[in-house]
Amino acid sequence: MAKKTDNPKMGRPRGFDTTAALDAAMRVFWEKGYEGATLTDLTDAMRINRSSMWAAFGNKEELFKKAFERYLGTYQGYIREALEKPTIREVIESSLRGTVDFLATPGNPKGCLSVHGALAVGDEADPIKQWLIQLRKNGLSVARKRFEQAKKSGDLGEDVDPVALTRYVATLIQGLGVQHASGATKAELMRVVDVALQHMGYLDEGQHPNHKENQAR
Amino acid sequence: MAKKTDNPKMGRPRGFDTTAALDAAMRVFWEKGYEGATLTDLTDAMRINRSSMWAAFGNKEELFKKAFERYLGTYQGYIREALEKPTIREVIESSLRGTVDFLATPGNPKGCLSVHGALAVGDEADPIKQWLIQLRKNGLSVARKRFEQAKKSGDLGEDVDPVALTRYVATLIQGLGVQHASGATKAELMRVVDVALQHMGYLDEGQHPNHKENQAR
DNA sequence: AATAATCTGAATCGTTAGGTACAGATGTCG
DNA sequence: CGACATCTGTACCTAACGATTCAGATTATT
Repeated sequence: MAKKTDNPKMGRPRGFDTTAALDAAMRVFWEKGYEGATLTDLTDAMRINRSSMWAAFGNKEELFKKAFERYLGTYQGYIREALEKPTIREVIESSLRGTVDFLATPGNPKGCLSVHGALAVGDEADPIKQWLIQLRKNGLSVARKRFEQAKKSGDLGEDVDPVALTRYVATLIQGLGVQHASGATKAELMRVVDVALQHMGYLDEGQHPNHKENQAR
Repeated sequence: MAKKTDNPKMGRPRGFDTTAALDAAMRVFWEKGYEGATLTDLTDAMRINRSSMWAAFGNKEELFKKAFERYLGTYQGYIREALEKPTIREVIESSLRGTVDFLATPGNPKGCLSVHGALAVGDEADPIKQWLIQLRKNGLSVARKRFEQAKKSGDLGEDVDPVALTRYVATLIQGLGVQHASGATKAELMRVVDVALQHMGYLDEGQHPNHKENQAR
């Protein structure tokens, strides 16, 4: 039976801050991945009892999803901001440099939760892996719209494939996360971004590097 | 006591092919990652008994390391070959296209074992994670030597930073692995490589895109 | 103050993990 | 042939996993 009351104000109120607890869980998942993070790891970090976690968040899977949503809200705002920049050149530069700033923020775990959360996992964690894949696809889709709009508005040259360019930038961003997790410093990551941006100098001119008589700078 | 004999030919010979078993283990680790791969998963795939595995390979950690070495020998030859190409342009094109071919080979698990094996893991698998990080660093170091040599020989322009360029290519390669694991098709991956190579057209000219009067093609 | 609802902490569940022990099977070599 | 080293399969060990129960503490409403 265990029927729920209509009045949620009744009874003993929660003794901990749910968002603070979610933040703590998020960091553990970020460091150890979904299946590497033990319930004990999580509750220790959240400074919460096992059953309190259970009552507040459901189970490990639900906890991860909620922590991930908080991660998106807290840490991935720079991507949304980057996509709103007026020119595609600024969109790319802002998202790449933003990624490096984000990754190298002192105190942040290595890499990004979207990739590190569940890249290759056992059967039990497969639903979470699939869920993350879908979210990454959605993110790519949002970015692609911005690039396609730039193509229509003439911000991107005639011979530029906006879909491929979107995925190229996404590939770089995800690669930066792996590099970071492999021990690259902020300066080294930023040098990678410099190289990528130098290569894309043609965006400033609205011309393609393979065009004849393309003058850069 | 259990002293070992001097003659390894004595006693009952092994009833299975060790390299075939290693191949099977490699694939399981590749699909599920180090901590996602269960001993039962492994021995089932290897068609071997638990104690046979134990006797032949030591423990899970040793099995992974041996499987990974086999992986390097079997699947990462294209990187070595790419680094031997005469020009740096060919080195880059060959390693990027080789990566796509490798990733999209039918029957291969998603991504690459070096990254997918243990990116973010729990405490117990941390030694393997560190081991893989070190191997990735070593690989980067080998590639860097090739790029620095190209700089000295004049194959790379004066204003190109060979160290940064090396890491840029590595970032792309690892990003391609993540993209593949996120569901990108071979064609989509190859389009990303096309974009990257178009950006690097300056390599054919020995000039930098930010140079004045740089004429591409 | 009495009541009802909720939270908290410890104890416990069944399952599975990696790792072993041991008896019997199977082959090699003197 | 016969002794012996090594492999194979079953059964089992301990520890840790995620998940759950339940008595008691705590607090808002009545």
